[in-house]
Amino acid sequence: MSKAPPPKPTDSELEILHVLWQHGPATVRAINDHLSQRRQAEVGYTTTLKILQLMLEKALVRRDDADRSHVYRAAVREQETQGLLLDKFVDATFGGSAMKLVMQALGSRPTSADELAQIRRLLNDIEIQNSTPNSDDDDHA
Amino acid sequence: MSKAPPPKPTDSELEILHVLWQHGPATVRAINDHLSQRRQAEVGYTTTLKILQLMLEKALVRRDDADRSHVYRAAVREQETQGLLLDKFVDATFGGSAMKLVMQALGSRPTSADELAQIRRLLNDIEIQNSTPNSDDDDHA
DNA sequence: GAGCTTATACGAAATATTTCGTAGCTATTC
DNA sequence: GAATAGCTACGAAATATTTCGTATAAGCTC
Repeated sequence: MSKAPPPKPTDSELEILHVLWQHGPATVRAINDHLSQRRQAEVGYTTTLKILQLMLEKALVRRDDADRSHVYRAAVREQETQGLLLDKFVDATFGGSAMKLVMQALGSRPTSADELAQIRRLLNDIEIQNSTPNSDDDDHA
Repeated sequence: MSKAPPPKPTDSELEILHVLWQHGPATVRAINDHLSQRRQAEVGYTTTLKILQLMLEKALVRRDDADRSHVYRAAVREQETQGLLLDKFVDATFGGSAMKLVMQALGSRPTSADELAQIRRLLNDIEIQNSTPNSDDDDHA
């Protein structure tokens, strides 16, 4: 066990991660431009820089400082991070019941037939996996 | 048009709301006891009191101060509050896609056959509602 | 009614997060 | 090589949240 899991990103950090996940490695300048677009207002350049520096300490990003303009890239995977945040959120908001959350998410918002079908497929997959005793499956979570 | 929606509760506030939703109206003392149990550590009495006072200002709770020990009760509904928080969370974490969230919630955690069945029932209900033009439905949110 | 217990109110310290100003370095341009 | 433009580092103000200490009042017991 050599890896300490990176901590839960804050809201701002998450926003930056979204940019990195979506567009790949980028300079502070580029990231800052994206952020300024996402929000309606201009974001201070040094603000973005500072957050990236903090994220570097937390090991949420890595950077290549070979060139004068450092290039940052996400050091955590999108799915894993979302899963981590989801866990916390389910605990805090739905008392740990992921079911409740799913019901709420599906029940209280419009969901297209297409999306419903997609979920059905997922349910089928899960049930198949559940019923299969477990062959030597190579694709661990 | 007369009601300004109560603001998003903070984590601590949400924890208190859970207690109130679960146990109904209660005194500060009782709420504090529940909180101390939920967490592993003792929570300062005045800490709980203070948060409740702030929640009162935000209209997240109401209180009956007829007796010396004031009795607090939730002023926001569990489902509505969870829905509100869910919206914010979906935006921040899944870029607004509730589908992604559901897939993640179902895909990356063990889900029992029973729960899966429950979701299927929900899907059926939703599809029926989608196809039904819309009768006079009496159960408004 | 003095003393103890239990309340509430309130200010403010402690902590976490976000934001930005300023200093200083490096490359480029003339 | 001086001026300029763009970059990083860093301290610290601004904001939000959590926590608690202290003052003070109300009720209870003897």
